[in-house]
Amino acid sequence: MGYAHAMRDEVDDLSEAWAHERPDLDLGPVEIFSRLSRLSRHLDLARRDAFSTSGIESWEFDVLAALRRAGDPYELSPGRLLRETLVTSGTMTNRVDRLAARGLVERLPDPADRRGVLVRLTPDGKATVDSAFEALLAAEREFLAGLSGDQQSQLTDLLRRLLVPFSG
Amino acid sequence: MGYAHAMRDEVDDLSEAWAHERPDLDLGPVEIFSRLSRLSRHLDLARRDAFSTSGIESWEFDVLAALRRAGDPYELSPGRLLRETLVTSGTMTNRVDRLAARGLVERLPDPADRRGVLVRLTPDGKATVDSAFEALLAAEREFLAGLSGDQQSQLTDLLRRLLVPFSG
DNA sequence: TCGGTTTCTCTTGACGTCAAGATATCTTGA
DNA sequence: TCAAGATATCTTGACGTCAAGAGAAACCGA
Repeated sequence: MGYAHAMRDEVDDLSEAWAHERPDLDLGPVEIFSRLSRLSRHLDLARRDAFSTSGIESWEFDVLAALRRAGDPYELSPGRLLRETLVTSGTMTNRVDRLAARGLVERLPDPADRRGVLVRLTPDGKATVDSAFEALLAAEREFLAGLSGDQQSQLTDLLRRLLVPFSG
Repeated sequence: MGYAHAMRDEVDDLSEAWAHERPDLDLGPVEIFSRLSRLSRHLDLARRDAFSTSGIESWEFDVLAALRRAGDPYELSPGRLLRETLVTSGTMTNRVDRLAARGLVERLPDPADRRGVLVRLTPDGKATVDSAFEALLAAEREFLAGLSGDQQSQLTDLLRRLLVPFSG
């Protein structure tokens, strides 16, 4: 356990370079947020990899997963979907078009609102997203190999503290 | 101190929904990586805000900061810049074009390699990136308001452990 | 010294996203 | 009942990125 003192990553180099150029600044935030950004990028690549085995792309998973989480009958409005996935309406129209063309979702008229549409997971879409989610979890578990169970809990707690102000 | 038990964020909802639909899966990784992704998105927005005060965009800062960190005379090759910022060569050509048009960098022939070019920060570019970096640090410090100094150190250490496998 | 390979930068074409706007429908209050 | 505003979805045009490849120059082993 430990060896923290011996570990060095790319951000240590970056931070050291900044410290040399701007010794007047406190670089504490950089140590955290540069790592967070870079991890997020690496994570995106790992996700892409994991999903390619299941034959889908990351954006497809984002939409399918939102529908899957909604539970039976696995349907949400485009508006709800774009709020869940943080994209604009034009993007969501395009995504649903392509997912429908692949047979992973279908568009239904909303019986309660004639302006509205419901996007529903097909059986094929459900099988696809379930298999992709399992592949994702496996890939993410590898990502976490360097952390003990305790450390994983600590990290979860610390990240939640940062995220809470944005939730609500 | 504490109150961790009382905190709840958007990922707790997401995770709960998954747990309801897939009680057979261990969702530990989701608790960490969904938060990491979302924090990264919020961070991007905060960066954009911070930079808009200095009159630049995030992608401009990324390039200018790499040059600034290089130290006097603040010049790097396009190839080095694209490796630092993780974009493709076509993208870097476009970025340097636009930064040069704004007078923040200039292109010089590389005296040591006639294929090559050096991108150098202008005095204007240096002043711009310095002011933007200070604004960024201020914004990031606010982001960290919910964490004690000890917690910030813990988080830095845990993130470094995750990042080390990708460095080197 | 010469030929093949590597390295460096820029160009091109396709694609996904966004912002703004159009259209259709619903809701609300007078 | 009706008009005004809100809401839901789709359409359009512009833009930045990427992947692939072209062209020029450098490197290196024979």
